[in-house]
Amino acid sequence: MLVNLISTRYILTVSAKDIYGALTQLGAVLRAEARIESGLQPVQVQVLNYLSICNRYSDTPVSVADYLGLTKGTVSQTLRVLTEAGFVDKRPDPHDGRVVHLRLTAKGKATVAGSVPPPVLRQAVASLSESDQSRTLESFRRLLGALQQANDGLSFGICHTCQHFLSEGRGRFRCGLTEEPLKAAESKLICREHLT
Amino acid sequence: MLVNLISTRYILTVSAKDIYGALTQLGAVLRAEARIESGLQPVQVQVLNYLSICNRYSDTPVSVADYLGLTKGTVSQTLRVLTEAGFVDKRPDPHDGRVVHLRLTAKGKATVAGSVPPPVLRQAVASLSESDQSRTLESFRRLLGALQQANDGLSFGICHTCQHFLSEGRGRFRCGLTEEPLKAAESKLICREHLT
DNA sequence: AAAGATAGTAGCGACTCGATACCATCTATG
DNA sequence: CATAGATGGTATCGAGTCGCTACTATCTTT
Repeated sequence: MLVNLISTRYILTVSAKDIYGALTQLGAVLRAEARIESGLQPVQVQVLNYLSICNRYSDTPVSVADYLGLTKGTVSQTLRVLTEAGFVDKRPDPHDGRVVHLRLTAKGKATVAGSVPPPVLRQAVASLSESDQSRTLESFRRLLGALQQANDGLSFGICHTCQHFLSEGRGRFRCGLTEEPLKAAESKLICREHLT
Repeated sequence: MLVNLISTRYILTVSAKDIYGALTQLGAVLRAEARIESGLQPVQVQVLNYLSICNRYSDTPVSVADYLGLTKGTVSQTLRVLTEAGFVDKRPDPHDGRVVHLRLTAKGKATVAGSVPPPVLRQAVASLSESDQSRTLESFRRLLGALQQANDGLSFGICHTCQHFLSEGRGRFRCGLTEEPLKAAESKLICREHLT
């Protein structure tokens, strides 16, 4: 492949720039695609996607802001638009008066199912070999992990890979942080409190 | 790692969505970082970065638009802002009256050198092992290639990996498409006419 | 009970972005 | 060699993003 044509020394010198370039292009294509596919703004699509993969501790405006690297003010506006357009609804937290929980409406769920990730990405991923697929995902996760560590951000990992995750046998799970029991389906979602 | 904890079947089912999520987060972190680092808009940084890695056949507004997946109208505005702020200047093409060539000013070059790719990415990349670095880059390129093919976009590959690239010995190179001679330094830049 | 942290919103200004419309120049086709 | 179409670029408009500052409400700590 391309990389083999260039000397190892050259690779080392430019790889951060190369990776940045590749990411820029990847992001650009996906952003444009998401917009066309759904008729929504890229950020709006990302918010809907996040709400489809986060657990009940992470379905709040601040979590969205942390996940997407935006300020809560910005996210608040985007959520207003999405709420008014009927993709999302809000309900107050019963235990904490400051907190609002976000939920996808039927319309929101349908949009996520139909256009996120953009079909062109599904197609591109499908065209890779099985081993390339998992290698790619692993590369992405590893880079993301390094980036989050350097940036001391939250990891938003999958619940059942968390330090707080407790398996109590017979298909019963519990979160050691909140002490609450967890359903099996919940344990596959991402959590803002995730501890690696 | 994470992927090994999950059954192969599960991976196959969700990988496109997982990859989309990872890309979303990666993009978000880098966008935010680029903004902070340079004081510019993320897109503006991407434009400056592109102009620092493209060859003389690709330093035009349409090329920028194609690379970033934006319309030429949008790019035209962004370029106006960057030009007024002194990061870029424009000069007409001597052979084609429609075409404008873009160049980074000294100020533009300094900005690119100082903040792109964002230091946090350089750091993250550096924290990976050598083999992880090239594996990551290869994964990105492969996915990008699949994406571009599915989207029939331009590849923007590196000049000396192009079908049109001709080596005439004694360090002399030529582009078979334009018939023009190429300097060694030029052959390391990306080109909008790149043919894989 | 007071001070501070946290969750969320409101308004402002700069900028992005696609869409449409438009002009200038180059290139094919007859 | 004229003219139709393709291509490169700009201008204008409206919806939306986005950080910023300022603000309220609620929870937590001390």
